[in-house]
Amino acid sequence: MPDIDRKIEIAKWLVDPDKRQILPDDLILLEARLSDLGLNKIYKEIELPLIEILEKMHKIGIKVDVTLLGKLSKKFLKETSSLEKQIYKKSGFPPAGGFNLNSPKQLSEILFEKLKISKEGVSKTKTGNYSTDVGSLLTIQGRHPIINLILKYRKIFKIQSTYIEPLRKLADKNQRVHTTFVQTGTATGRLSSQNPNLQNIPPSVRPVFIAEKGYKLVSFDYSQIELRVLASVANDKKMIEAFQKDLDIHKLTASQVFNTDIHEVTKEQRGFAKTLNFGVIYGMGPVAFARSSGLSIEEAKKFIQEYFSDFANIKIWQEKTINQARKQGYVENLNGRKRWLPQINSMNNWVAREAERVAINMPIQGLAADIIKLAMIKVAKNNSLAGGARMLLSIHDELVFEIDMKVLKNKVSEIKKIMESAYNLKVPLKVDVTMGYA
DNA sequence: GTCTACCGCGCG
DNA sequence: AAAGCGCGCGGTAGAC
Repeated sequence: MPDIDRKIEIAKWLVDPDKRQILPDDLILLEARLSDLGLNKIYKEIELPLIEILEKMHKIGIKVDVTLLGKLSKKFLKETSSLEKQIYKKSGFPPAGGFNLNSPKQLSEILFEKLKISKEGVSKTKTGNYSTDVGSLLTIQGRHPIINLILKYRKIFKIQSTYIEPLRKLADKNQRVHTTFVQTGTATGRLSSQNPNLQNIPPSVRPVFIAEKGYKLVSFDYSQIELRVLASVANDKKMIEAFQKDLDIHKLTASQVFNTDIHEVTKEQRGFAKTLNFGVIYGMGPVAFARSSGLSIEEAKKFIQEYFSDFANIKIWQEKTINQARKQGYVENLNGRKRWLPQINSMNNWVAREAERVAINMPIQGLAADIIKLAMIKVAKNNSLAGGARMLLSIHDELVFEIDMKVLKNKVSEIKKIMESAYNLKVPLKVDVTMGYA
């Protein structure tokens, strides 16, 4: 039986996932609120069953190759210290220690005051300093040889300090790390992962995750789950058809907005279309689209317009969703999962626009989250796990299992099938299987 | 010493 | 000023 405090925590979170309201610690009262808000089904059929599943995943953990971690640590340490030396030399501040390379504030001073690199095209931070983020460094890359070294240094230092060292530290005697999946940590219904966060492991670090002897790691990825949800929820004919035919959705989008045959779509066109597709889910405007695609704002505007005239129902759905949010003060996904948006009627235009973007994103992200949670519950229920398969990680659109090689084939097809039938949309759900944690 | 805000960046 | 959603975390800097 789940702990009562955990139930209270979940109930409060379902009532107000942004945790802005002060709610009673009384489960009876909270459960009444859940009923009033139509959240009973999610509470009983998704969140409560998930408690023990997440607990089990935490206990099992995932194995890391500690020897490999040690080797990588040594290698990266060498590389960062070499880069460090070169950077200090070029900065005119040798020896090391002249300034702190990991301080954006100090680095900015060195680059723009001491070395007098032109600030043209460099954005500013919240506190008014010149930014040293990747984007800014890339725009000034050709202006001084030190920039390339800094970019390299940043990359390696990040891997070392955020992934390699913490994984070494957190591995237990069986070389396994035990992340905590936080059930009430997001405003959309997703899970989060902490201590360590195993939902943001970059590809270069993934090889350190391994299976126990006689087992294999297997990843099951939902293909384009958010776009499938969008197509289905917005009831967009063209997009639904594309998924029913299992077309390359970004290519199809490109063929629509560029008015060309789907077979003639160039790589570049597909790239624009991909940005557009994801941008639509996030409520991206012309400015952001221009910035991330390199188009002018005018061109970006035209493409967005073209997109919405090709996929007309998406625009209609977005407007309907925003209007409902204005009237009701909240948005909800198909399962009734809710998010309150008190700011949506703000007199401050920027604040209201921000709430509008949240309004059109939550029903999509939140339904995708429900789908993978339902899949987890069904897999667990089906006793798939009993005979040599363990669910280890849940990474938004992906589940990672550790499976006994003796039963590998059967388990893989079984799990894939369960995931693909976890929820009925107007389009099929598709799962890609990869051996290892790719 | 502990805290918080900020910067920056990894992932879906 | 910002100008695309959702997270967690390591580092610095300043307050206490």
